Amino acid sequence: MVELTRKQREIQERTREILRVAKPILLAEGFQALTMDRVASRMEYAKGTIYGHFSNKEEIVLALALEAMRLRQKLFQKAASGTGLARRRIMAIGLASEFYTQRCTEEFQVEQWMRHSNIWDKSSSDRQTLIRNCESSCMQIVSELVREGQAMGDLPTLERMSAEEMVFGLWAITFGSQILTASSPSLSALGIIDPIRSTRIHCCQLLNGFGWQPIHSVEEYLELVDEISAEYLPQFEQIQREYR
Amino acid sequence: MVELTRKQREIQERTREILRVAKPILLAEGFQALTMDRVASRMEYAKGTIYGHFSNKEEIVLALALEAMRLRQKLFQKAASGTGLARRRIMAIGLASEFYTQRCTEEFQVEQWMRHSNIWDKSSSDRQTLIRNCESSCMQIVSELVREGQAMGDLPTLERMSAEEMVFGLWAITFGSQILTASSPSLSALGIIDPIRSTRIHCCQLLNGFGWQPIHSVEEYLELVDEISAEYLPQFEQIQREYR
DNA sequence: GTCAATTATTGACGCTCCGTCAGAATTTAC
DNA sequence: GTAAATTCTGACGGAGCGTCAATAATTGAC
Repeated sequence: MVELTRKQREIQERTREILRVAKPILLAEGFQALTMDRVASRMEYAKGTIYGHFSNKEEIVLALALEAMRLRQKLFQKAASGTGLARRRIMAIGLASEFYTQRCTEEFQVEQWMRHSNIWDKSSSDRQTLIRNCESSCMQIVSELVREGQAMGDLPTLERMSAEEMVFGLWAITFGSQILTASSPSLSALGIIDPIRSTRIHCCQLLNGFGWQPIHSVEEYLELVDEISAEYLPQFEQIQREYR
Repeated sequence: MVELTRKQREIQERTREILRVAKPILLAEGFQALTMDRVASRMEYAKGTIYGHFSNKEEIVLALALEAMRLRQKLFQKAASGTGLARRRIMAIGLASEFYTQRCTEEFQVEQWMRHSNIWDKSSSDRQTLIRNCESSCMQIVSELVREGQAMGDLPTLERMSAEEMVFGLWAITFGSQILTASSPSLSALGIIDPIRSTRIHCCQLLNGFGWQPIHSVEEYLELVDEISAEYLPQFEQIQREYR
């Protein structure tokens, strides 16, 4: 387990190399342009060799997606481990998510490919499980903060409303906004000039709605977000650099 | 334009027939199972004939999606044209959206396929435009209600927050929840027992957050939603029947 | 009713990509 | 040095796409 022969290390390195080659093809030309023949010829290996690493091209996408989600997870962890009350840190997670979508565009895009049922369904369940675990781990980071808020008495425990259900709301609104922003090119033509600002406001209203103290007016909230953003941005950028 | 020869009518009818044949394949076995050869042989026509109607299989999916979205649009229109204040009717639209996802499962699923960039990008821009128009028309229905609420004085006009941006929030949360519900099979394992109820609550909190009078407590809101649901359900079902 | 022009239909064909596997090449173990 | 084990190769069969020359059906003028 610990010790690997030179050959084994070479093979492991090649797995990474395949991903390095595949990623730009996927991002620049889409999934259908990502062919095994093409990857093989770019790597100067035969197709069969590539199949030794990934049993189909969908697996490559999921492998890329897992890498991407690990980055997301790290950003979330950093945000959750910051200073201040739980509500402040949950706002930081919102910013982490924003950062991921805005500044880790490629990783965000890879995640989108992963969600395509075509691709998802053709992958091995092992890889699917890895991704699910990573996703639920991201969610748990947020749920923990919600529970912390409840424990501290800042957030009233609503009856018939679990921590997870609150997270679901935040998750849905962030996720929904991001997908809509990414997939509707003419959002500004529809009257939505600054979707990021809108999303921030909507999250604020959700948190206020839960009764999470201290309640902020939208204006206060937006200012506070900017402040928190200034605090975390360098850290997020650091994580992004380490990842590359 | 108005008068069609018998032949032209036959051809038009065949277009519909192709969609009738393609739909169950797409829904039951996915996009990759939807092959032109298969459609052709099921219809007992040659492949070339099918290509006379749709220049690739992606176009078939978009045609199906347009039909689906027209149904959604009708549901929205029905909800918007109901009785009561704008806020009540906007809640009805939420229910229309819920109905669409829950009870028009097939149409909802077709819409999901349409969003796959693989499929979207290979379709003609004409068809893309038709769909975009339908989508923005759905959105405008909601924006109108928001503006009505503002005009009536029930909904304060927040500065730097347009009607469309509010709609964006509602849209994002509904859309996000629905996608998450549809794509995360183990939502209940994550602690989200009743995503529909959660989504309703989140919408309530968003509306309250905007300051839309009358403000409802979550409990009141949920009761009211049930009441509105009872009123609209038969009408929605009627529309669904007419569509089939 | 005939026949030429027009329009519609056909399915074989060329192409691309997938995933496999028998055999060649290389590495390892002794 | 060599035999066994491992790794690598690329030709191959199969599936599906989209085309287009050939064939069939329809139309309408006489």
